[in-house]
Amino acid sequence: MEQPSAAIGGPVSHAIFRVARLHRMLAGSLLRPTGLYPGQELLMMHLWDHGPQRQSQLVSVLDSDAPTVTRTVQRLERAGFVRRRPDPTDARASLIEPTPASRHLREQIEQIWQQLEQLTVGPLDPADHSSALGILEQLERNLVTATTARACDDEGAN
Amino acid sequence: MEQPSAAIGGPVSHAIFRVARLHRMLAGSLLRPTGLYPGQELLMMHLWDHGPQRQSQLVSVLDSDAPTVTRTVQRLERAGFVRRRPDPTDARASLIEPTPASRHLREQIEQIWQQLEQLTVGPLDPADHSSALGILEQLERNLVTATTARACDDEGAN
DNA sequence: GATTGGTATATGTTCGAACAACTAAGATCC
DNA sequence: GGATCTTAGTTGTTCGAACATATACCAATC
Repeated sequence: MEQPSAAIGGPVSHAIFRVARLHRMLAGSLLRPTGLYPGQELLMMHLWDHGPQRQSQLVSVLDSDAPTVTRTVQRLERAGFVRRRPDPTDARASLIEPTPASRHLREQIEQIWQQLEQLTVGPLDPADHSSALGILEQLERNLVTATTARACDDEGAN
Repeated sequence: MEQPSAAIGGPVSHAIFRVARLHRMLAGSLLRPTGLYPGQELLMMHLWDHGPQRQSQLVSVLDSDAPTVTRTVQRLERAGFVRRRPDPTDARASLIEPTPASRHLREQIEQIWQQLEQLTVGPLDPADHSSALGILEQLERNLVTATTARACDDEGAN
């Protein structure tokens, strides 16, 4: 495959794109036997760690948006991994909790995360490993800055 | 936001996930004024660079899959950026070409890519910049290795 | 020259992600 | 106590991505 011009215009952007795609594919493929789709495991893990949650809490913790969480919860509910209970203190809200049946999943998920991490990091020596993490965190900070800057611009424009 | 246990189980994986999400969001937000959605610009850019293409060629170049390209082309066609012409040498295939009207997009896209790259890389000095690229390429190699290894496993299992 | 295999593209489905619009329930203030 | 604002969730839509199938068409073999 020849060098696409995307790589010329933005080598880092293009690399992020490809790494993310491969990583998501690999995660999906590792997760497949459990019946979960990528993204659902984050929600489950948070429920296991922190107990019953409101959807709004899940939205802020997962840094997702309300419609996505609504449907993810619906799918997990249909799959039997999650259950809803009315919030006694607020009739608008419901509490999402993992079902007893889902306990079995937890160790699978943890093992998959370990495996995914190891496959991703591969044969990197510890120095490269920590510099990889540092670079990614720097990129994240840059992107957060850029995103919030754009959000403010938009506000000003409106 | 407290540290989610995803970060404990797989810090690099989790960082990739977040960086990719922010990057995709930023790309989408930059692309919005043009009417394109993230992904479509890669296809257009390839058409501009290499002229009329079969979908199958686009599939291999973009490293995507056939159904995705089919629908992306359909949407770009509906939006008026792309046009199909029967391949004179093979009645099964059609050639996808950018419309004259789309020429106007090209410089916008190139500018957006530059902007995206700059926002992503941010204030990194050249040394960090090239090490970032190196790290991402290493991660990509690891993921490709892991993915193809798993593909072979699956074949063996079937 | 009809069957078989491979290629080109399309469709239907499932997901996650983002946006807009909506309902319902709480909270506040006059 | 009634109008208004906010918050919690839902639904509908559009998109990209991946998977399984289906429908053409070409090509080579028997």
